[in-house]
Amino acid sequence: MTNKIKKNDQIKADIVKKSRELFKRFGLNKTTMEDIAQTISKGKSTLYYYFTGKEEVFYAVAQKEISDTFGSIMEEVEKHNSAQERLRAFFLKRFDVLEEKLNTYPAMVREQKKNIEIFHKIHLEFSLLERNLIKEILFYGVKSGEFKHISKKDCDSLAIAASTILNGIDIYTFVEGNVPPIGDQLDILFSITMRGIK
Amino acid sequence: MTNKIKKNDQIKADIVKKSRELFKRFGLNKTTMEDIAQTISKGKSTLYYYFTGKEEVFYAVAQKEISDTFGSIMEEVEKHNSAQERLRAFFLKRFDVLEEKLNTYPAMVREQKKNIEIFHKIHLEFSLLERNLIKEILFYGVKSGEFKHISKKDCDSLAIAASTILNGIDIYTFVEGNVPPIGDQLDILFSITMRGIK
DNA sequence: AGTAGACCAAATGACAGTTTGAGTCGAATA
DNA sequence: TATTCGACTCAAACTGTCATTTGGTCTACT
Repeated sequence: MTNKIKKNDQIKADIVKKSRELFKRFGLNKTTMEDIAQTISKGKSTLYYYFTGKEEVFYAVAQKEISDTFGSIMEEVEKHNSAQERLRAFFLKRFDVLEEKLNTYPAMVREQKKNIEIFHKIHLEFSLLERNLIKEILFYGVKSGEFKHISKKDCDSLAIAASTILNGIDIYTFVEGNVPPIGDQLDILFSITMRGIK
Repeated sequence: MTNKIKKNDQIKADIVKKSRELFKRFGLNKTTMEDIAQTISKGKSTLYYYFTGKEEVFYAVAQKEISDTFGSIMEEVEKHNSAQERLRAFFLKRFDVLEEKLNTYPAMVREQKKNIEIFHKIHLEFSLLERNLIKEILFYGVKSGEFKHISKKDCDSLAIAASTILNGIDIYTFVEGNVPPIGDQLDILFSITMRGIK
């Protein structure tokens, strides 16, 4: 039983892994189910045994991408103890990751106009995770007495504001094809915000 | 002499005015030079006596739109005396205006993907004006001693950061077709920033 | 349970013919 | 000389058609 489930999951994971490579290289539209089937050395219809369709394969890949990415951000955040340093680490890593994704999926960026809805849905998922993380960090800072000038209630609003701004920056990045030149200003912006909430 | 120049300018202004109406209704692509010519009751080729082409007509319209819009923002800003209140007025008005434009030019929003380059160029012009205004307000606050925690040098970086963020929000707005739900958070965000720089 | 090959409908791409619309030019007007 | 216009050009956009591709289904084999 568990063996079979494991094998099933393994094949699924393999499909996801191989698909991810294809998506990186050729983007969503130009990667066909046939292509995917070939790289896993199976028939095309086999794919439909494991996934309901191309979109589900893509979602699976995206899910993995989201959890990997979010994981790497979390990892970076958890290296630090104070809320301030956590927040700082978050923003720095966040911008790094954005640039990295831009370079990893050039084909996707090019066709982003074609599949806006899908990208949206994916992005929204990430956005919610992120918003929650920001809220948690702020909350942690309030509880520990580190952030004296904001209340627990504010954390929510602030997290929404921050994630919305990041959202805008993400869209900017994918439309323009490059990360906005805000990196240099990040430090001063951050120190001002810190003085505002500490 | 002056008479002729005046008449010339008057006709140009008329073309711009009528074109603006057409652009509002039908967008850039679906408004033809023939359409414009008809509304000013002249032949199509007459338009080419006053403008080098459709794009120049559009730029003229956009210029007027920029100066009107920026003017209305300035007007709002100058109602207040302190740098803090000016900055606040700027952001509030800025979001108002964004939503207003979104509703005034629905056809443009729909075709925005088709003419990204042009919209870009226009937006960039506005962006520079805006960035300068922000810088001026900050500068004014530093000089008057109102903003104690930032230096003159910082004003530039901060203005860049702010206008980049607004930029992201603009693109978000036009891609999504609605102003991001950040309005409610604007107050708290603003008060934090204020505490950070005052 | 897992795989494959034949099959279908819908999307995609290529192509030819047609229309539209931006921009030019020389002549007419005043 | 300053404006205006009708007639023209030509490239891009649109239309309709046909062949190909491709996502997805079905049946049967092991």
